[in-house]
Amino acid sequence: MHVRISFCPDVRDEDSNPKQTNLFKANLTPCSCTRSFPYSWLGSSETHTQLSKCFFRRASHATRESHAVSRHIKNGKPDEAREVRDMFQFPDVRSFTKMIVGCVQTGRLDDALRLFYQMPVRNAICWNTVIKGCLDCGDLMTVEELFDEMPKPSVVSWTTMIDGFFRFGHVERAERFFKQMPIRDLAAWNAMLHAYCKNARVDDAEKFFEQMPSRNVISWTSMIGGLDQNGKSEEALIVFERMFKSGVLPNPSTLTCAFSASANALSFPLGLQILGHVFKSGFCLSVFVCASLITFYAHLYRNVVLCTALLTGYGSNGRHEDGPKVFSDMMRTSVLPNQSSFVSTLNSCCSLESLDQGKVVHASAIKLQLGSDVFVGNSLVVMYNKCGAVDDAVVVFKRLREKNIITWNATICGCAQHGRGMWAMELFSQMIRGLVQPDEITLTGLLSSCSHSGMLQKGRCLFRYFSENTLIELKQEHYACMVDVLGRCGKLEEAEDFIRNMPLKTNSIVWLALLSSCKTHSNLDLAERAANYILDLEPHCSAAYVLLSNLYASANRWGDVLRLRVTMRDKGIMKQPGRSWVTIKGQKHLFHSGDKFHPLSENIYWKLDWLKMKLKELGYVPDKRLSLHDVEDEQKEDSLFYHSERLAVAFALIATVEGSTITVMKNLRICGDYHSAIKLIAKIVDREIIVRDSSRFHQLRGGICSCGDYW
DNA sequence: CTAGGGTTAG
Repeated sequence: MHVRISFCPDVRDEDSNPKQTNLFKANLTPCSCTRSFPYSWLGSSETHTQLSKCFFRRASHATRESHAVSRHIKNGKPDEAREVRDMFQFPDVRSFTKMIVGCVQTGRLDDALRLFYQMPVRNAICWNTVIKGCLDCGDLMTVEELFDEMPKPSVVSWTTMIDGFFRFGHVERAERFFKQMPIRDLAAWNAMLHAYCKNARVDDAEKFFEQMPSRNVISWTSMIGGLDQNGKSEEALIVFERMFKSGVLPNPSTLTCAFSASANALSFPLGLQILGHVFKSGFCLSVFVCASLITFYAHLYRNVVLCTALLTGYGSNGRHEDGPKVFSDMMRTSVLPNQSSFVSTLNSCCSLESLDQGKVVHASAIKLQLGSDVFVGNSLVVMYNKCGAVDDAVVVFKRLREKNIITWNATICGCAQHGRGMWAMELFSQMIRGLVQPDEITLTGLLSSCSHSGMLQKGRCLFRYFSENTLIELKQEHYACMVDVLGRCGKLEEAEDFIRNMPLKTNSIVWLALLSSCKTHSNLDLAERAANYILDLEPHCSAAYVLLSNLYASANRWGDVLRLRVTMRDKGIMKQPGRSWVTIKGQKHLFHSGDKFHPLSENIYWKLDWLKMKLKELGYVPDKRLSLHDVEDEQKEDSLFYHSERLAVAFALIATVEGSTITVMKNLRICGDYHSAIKLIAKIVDREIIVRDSSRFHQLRGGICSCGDYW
């Protein structure tokens, strides 16, 4: 199909740079494919769509129509290609040029060139665009051909060529081009100047700089940056001062270079002067300026405050792996960490779940006599708890002379997570004796201790005590914890009554606690009721679907399982895939069910087979009921056997010293069958295995688990 | 907002 192109060479808008108007007019060059050409100039419709996207990325503001089409593309409308094609029935030089830029920016030089050659008419701008494009894609050959073909290269074309030659290291050719240019504007001079600097020809750059007929802020910035980058930072600073005297004001780029130069020249006073300019000019928001300012301080003013700021900054930006690095750097260079540095570093270790690194930091704290500081101590307690070392957390707690409510809460919550219910109760009575006022977090920790340790009476007493005798306002979480206490002990009816009688408006957390207990005690009727409440309040609660579906599965009601799965799929609710991980020497090793991507995969599966054999010898029979998949028995057993946590345990066994404790983390709740298996595994390999699942820690040793099979 | 010249450190 052919369309008629109504082509109107639009030269009016090209007057923005009046100097060049004539050149543009002279360069309008009708080409052979003149006024009619097939749709195929854009290739397949797929290419077409991609091109259009490039186009709109650059020019979504071009017209009202383009906005509309752009919206359609964003919304993934199926007929986007057609609409865009309609848009382009009458493309002009600008549209073509924009599309060429789009192609080049996404690295598709072929498409860019095809568009260029299929243009009905070309002006200087599109010639220059395509030349620049070839350069950006590294095709110098084509660049030279294009330049020779171009009817009348503009000063921009010449400058682009010069920049290109320099990029390929052809300094002499660039110099020749510069001399041959019919007109040389300031940008051309600047291009040469910058290129000399980039090619380590800083002496030539300096000579060239002195010869320049005029200089603007770009010239000065190039010179300052060039000197600094070539090891002449002192000279750079002199040039910076000269720039001021000549009345040229710095902009963010200049300041960035100047900061860098002051840092490299170790010139503190000058850096501060520049800082003054930054504040005066309001450029402090530029990321480049900020980055170079940080470098400046880091070079000259390396102290504990700065390093701690860095530690905190890494932590709050999720770059936890950098925390311990900065910390050890500080220790090595005798920038002694203070209380805040320790808190930040330990928080990072905590997020990394890296017990090894946490212990190193703890040792440093003791060395610097900060081991009994209350803030450092709190961070240590939290870190040890999170990394699965509750005993160490308690040791730290005991050694702290000064304790605050956070210390108590962190320790109690740690005990809860590790199923040390009695310890939590002991801590609470110490608190009361010591006249420490418990808060709402304390109560959460205590109730959760009761539920994880099966302490029904204690839980009831605590709840009553707190609702009658304290000023703490009971919240949903507390009610949910109490439901958990009752539910886990099998008091499901009592739990339901408790929910119905609670004075607050019930939310889904409370019902979810009950539903979870229904799963433990296989009470399908109540589970369905609870699930209905949850899904009324929160129709997209994936936890409710998964729990209910697991309940149906263990009751062999596969029809209901399927029905739930279909509903989930229709509502777009995703079940979180199970994953487990092991952190060794700060390195996190992640496993998904049955995956074979780990470098040690072969050894891991070998170890699994070995474990399987040993388990059989001990008379272990996999509990198929607990598998969630509707598959044949043998397969069921297999998929159970390759659950992510098994891979993680097998890996940890291979990757650590024999006899040492291994710690495995999992995002979901541990499955019952795995739990029985791992108790035996701990016995077989004679090691302590700690598993953290989504609700608590399990400490497995010699065939038994700290949870007492109750979780 | 159709094209060329400058910007941290790693």
